[in-house]
Amino acid sequence: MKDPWQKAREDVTKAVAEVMPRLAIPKTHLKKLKLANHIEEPPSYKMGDLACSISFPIGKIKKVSPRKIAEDIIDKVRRPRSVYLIKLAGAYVNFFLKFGEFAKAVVTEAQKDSFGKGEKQKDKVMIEYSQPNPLKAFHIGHVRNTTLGESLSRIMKEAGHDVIQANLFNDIGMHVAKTLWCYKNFHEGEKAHTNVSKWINKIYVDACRRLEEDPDKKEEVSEILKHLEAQDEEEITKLWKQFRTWSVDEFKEIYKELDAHFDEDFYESDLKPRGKEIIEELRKKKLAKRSKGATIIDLKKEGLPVWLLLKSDGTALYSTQDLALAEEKFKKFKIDKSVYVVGSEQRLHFQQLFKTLELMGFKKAKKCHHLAYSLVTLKEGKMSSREGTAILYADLRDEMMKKAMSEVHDRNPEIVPKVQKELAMKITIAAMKYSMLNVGNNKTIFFDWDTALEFEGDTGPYIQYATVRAKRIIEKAGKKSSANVDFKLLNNKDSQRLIKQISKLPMVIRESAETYQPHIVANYTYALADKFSAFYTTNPVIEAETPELRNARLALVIATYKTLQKCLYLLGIEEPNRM
RNA sequence: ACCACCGUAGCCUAGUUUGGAUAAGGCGUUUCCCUCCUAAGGAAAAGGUCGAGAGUUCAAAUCUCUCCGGUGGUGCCA
Repeated sequence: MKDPWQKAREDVTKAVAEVMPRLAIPKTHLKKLKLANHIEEPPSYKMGDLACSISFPIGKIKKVSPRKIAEDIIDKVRRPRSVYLIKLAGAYVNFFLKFGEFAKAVVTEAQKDSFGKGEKQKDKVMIEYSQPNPLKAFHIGHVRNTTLGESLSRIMKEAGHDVIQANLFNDIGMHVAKTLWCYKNFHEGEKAHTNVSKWINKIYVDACRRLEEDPDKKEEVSEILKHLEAQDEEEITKLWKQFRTWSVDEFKEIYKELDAHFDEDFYESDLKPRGKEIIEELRKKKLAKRSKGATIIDLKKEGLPVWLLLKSDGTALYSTQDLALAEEKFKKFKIDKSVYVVGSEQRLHFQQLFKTLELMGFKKAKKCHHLAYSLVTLKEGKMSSREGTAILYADLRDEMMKKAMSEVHDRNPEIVPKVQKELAMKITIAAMKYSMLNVGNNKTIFFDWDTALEFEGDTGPYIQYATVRAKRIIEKAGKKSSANVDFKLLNNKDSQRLIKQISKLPMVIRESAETYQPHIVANYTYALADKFSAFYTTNPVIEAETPELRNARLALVIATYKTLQKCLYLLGIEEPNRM
């Protein structure tokens, strides 16, 4: 009974399945008819709760009109106990659920904490996400990644998986060398005034500009990188550590604001030595080889282009660390599955990585999954941190906070500024995260300020608002227990649509986790908030016409509130006390 | 050149994995609704060659092929 919607589907499917043998369908065809796929939801609630379209293919096979088959099914079908009416509509067989019973099951289940929880899975999954570059700024692309990874982690846990949340700091590499080079030569002694990463980012942008103008200087940068990797120059190492600390500390502040949590932090600089060893082993096994001074692995036989493992000066690349990281993940943490939340521009990189792991004889290579998502781009085109055109998280947050603060101030002038600010922050983060979560992973998000500052309609604050309204109704109604609820009273359109929406949560969590698509939960949540908004405007709770009606509606509001709370949690969005 | 992803109302998006009934929302536009649990809300109207064409099918936004447009990637960036 944990999943009333699933149960209703199963009841109907079973009833139709029982009729099938009596329809004299040739056995060879019978197998091809996937009955479960023909049990669907009708386009309008007026047509029923579930529909069966199996008459079409059967009609085709038997060369009889589908209408005739549907009549036949209706004639022979045994009505499940959960259904009160079976109706013919064209060639469809439509089922109407006994709504009082369905409502009782849904509202009762939805009030439990276990509602939506999947069965405990045995597998251990590591989800790696965020992966910011210390010494570069945290921009809105990182926000999309972090939001996606955090939400996916929560959804997969809810679906029953054992999840380890992991982050990888790309704390070494060309971008770091460039920044340190530029600092040493042109900015020595300067300090950040307020925002450290913004200041560091400026130096990085300056470095890129200078190197563009004077490409000969790249030699100097390359030298710094070599020393960084070898850690053989105290002064450089010290400077690097200082910058890294500044940067990482600030990222951790951002994670607090974004409510993102990691069980494990990996650092590229720790992984590189082992990565180089692995590459050396690959060379000995003749899998990898030298080419034009660099070290490569030729994947042409596997249908993939050559993959570069080490640069000709011997310094490392992403590939170097990713080989070591895969080994570390599976061996040290004994995981069964590894999900990499990384931008879709790295699709080829991960194909090459997984294929190489396979060639190395790494048994769990097939258990690696690259969860690709598209970029956040500007109208003018791709953001570039090199050119300094990226929209930084801190700037976006500040701008949204201004708007949120003025709204909060207008609506809640009586509360103290400190609380106003906390509230505005919750709304800001909700709006930001939701806008990253309600679109499919493969969809490019075109960032524009007007949309970002929108708090109405299909947005995070709208969902928060509906949640707060539900909470307030419950508070004002007092803690009356809702025992002996007459669920048949919840018989109007808005109540029924709300109940049906609630009932789908377990299915939504399953699908979202299976396909790594948090936007399924996001869209579900919006629809839930939307149906609740319609419900509460037409169904007064506290001022209900009778105590029985009040009792029934209150139970539904409690169930809705619980469900909304759970959804907000799954999206990584906080619930405000008021709005 | 090759590979991948995207193309659904003026703008943005869901629906495509698993083909089914009148293509679903948001923003914007035009109307209404605050003596009644918070108007970040609700009700309604207008707005569509689902990029184009062909094919498969009883049935195509959904599957197949071709083409067009956009984005990203294709050995020393990350």
